[in-house]
Amino acid sequence: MEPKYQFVADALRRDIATGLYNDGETLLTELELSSKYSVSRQTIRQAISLLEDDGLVIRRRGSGTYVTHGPRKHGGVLNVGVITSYITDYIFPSIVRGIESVLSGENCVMSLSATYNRTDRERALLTRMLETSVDGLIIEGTKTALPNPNIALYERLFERNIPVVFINGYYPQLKHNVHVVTDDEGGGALAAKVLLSRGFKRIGGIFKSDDMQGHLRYQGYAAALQAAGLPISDERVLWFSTENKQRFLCEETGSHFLHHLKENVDAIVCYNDDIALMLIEQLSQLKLSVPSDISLISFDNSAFAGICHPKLSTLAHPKDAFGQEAAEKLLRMISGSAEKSSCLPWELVMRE
Amino acid sequence: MEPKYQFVADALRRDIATGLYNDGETLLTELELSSKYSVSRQTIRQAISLLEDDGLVIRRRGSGTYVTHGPRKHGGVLNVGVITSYITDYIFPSIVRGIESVLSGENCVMSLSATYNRTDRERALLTRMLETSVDGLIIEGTKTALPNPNIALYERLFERNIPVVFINGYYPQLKHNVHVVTDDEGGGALAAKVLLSRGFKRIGGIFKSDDMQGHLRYQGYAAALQAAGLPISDERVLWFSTENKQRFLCEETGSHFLHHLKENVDAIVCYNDDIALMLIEQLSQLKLSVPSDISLISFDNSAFAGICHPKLSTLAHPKDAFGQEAAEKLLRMISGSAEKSSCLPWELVMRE
DNA sequence: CAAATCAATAGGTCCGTACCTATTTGATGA
DNA sequence: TCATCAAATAGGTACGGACCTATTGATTTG
Repeated sequence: MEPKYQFVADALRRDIATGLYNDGETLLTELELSSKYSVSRQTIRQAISLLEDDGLVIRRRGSGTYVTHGPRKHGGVLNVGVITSYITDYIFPSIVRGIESVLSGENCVMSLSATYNRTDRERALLTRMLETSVDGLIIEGTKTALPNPNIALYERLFERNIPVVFINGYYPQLKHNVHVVTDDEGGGALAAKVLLSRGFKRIGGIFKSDDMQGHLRYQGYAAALQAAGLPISDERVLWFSTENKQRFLCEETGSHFLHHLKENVDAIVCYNDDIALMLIEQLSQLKLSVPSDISLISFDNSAFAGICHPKLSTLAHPKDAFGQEAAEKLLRMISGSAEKSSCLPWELVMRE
Repeated sequence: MEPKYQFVADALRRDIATGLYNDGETLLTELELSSKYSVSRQTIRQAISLLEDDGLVIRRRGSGTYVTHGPRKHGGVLNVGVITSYITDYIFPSIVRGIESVLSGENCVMSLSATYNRTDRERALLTRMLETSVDGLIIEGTKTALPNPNIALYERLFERNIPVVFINGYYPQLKHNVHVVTDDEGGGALAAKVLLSRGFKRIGGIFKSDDMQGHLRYQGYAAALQAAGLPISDERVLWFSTENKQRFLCEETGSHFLHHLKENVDAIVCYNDDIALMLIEQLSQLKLSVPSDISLISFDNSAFAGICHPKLSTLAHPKDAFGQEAAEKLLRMISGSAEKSSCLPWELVMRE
């Protein structure tokens, strides 16, 4: 059975969340609450302590207990957390730079962390964020295409009215999921159409199975093929995940895919530049060359895409602008604005 | 007057810090403490609650209250905070990559933040770290050559036995200041000696006034000149700070320095590559060219040093290795090892 | 009208008691 | 020897009372 102080705390929490107390209004006094809930004043104090720990209220002796749902709790400095899958790799430095360029101008401190796309690290980081009085979060969802064990932690964030902006991937099952994403479905379709317009008919794809970007890009790819009246063959599609990314091309399924590539496929939509590079590497071992034997198109336009050999044709991720958009949206949400999600378009960069 | 529960909490905190309770030993029971300090059990409980909030102890019903001073509080994941002056600029991405390469292998989550070399942000970040149960910190000191208003916060970290590794700059007034730094004094001397060996006699310098690196580099520079039997002229030395870095060369003192450069100085030791680049820019406006009119040597070997024009001669900062050293040291400290500070040498990179 | 004063109010500290529940431990018995 | 059970132990919840102190607003006073 739930202890009384828990019950009272939850009731108060609910009242605060439903906006019963506007602005910096004061709570009922301890004595009033004591009689309202028919418990002793000590029990009420214990309940309010919980809210205080969560940063929901502050108590002022002689004055009252005030509801705080406003930012800037730490001497006028805003606390913002940023959680992405990686920090120093791939396109993430650019995204972070975009976020930082916005936040550093405001009176903000930013805390940056990486999940490495692991839910256990996501859990540790969310727990840590819940311990602190953070004013807002920018989060890249972890394995958004799989059931997520940390949904309850996200809900606790929302209970505390902490604004969260998701980037790249989000959790559709959440009530609040303001996000800034790229148009992955449209991008998948665009990539396929580019290859179709070059006259290719047998178009394969490599997609990521554990995040929503992979699913959506596949969806767009499949829709574009269907729209062109072409069949979708499972043999032309290869799926990989975070865990087997480094070696899926060498495992049996991947190896089979590679060895029958020439018979099945003329062109491939690659999940991202990283995968495209790995694929080129493997193809060269099979004496297949890009683009003469197989054509590729990929996503992200990472730093390597323009300097590797051959240079990759790729859909360019907005990167800096993407981070800025997310940061600006978060700042507006912290200021109380109700924000809609953004979906940024890809830009086609044709190379070899 | 201090409330009793505060007094008791402080006493217990002291006992824990002095190692009275080894390992995961249990505290005296609440009733025993109650009689020991002659206060009621409720007051003892209030005191222990404070320790619990600080993560110093955990209570287990039916068993006892255990002293926890051990890491891995969050489901086996280590929490490490990294606080540097900048993240995405200059040599910091390299340092961060070095740190990350070590920590990501361990079962760690890392939280990365920037102070922009401002003590108010340092304060906000330290406060936030104190709120969380962080297992260790890597911190670049903020304005280490000036009195620091956040010393008390550092002492609170040490009271909780949270290991801290300082990088680049530290606070000498602190009891604990394990640090990983470059040999700034030796570097200053080396830079001056390189110029001396080229036959220059009138060697100037530009140094940072608000961090210890600037003071030490100046000290080495001055010592090298004295050792060579040369006078140290204040007119050949220019100081700048975080705040006026962007414009100190344009302000009156800097402008005066520049306009009388040719009469006073043959060569200059620059605080870092950034400053060297700014200086070259200003010199070119005065129709002075590097290295034909003035020779420069600087510090850090940042990414720009090798690709700007003219390419800079510079003392190379160990960067990646530096970050790795700091991270490895921190991990050892978290495991209970008593670590000494490290002072890494500079490597001379002669260019134009 | 402004300053000083006072009383009511609200939270903060402290105590003692009572009873609940998880853990530990040692005695008991199969 | 091992499983079981019960008592002792330690923290958890809850109450009521007493008094302290900062805040606030109304009242009095100059």
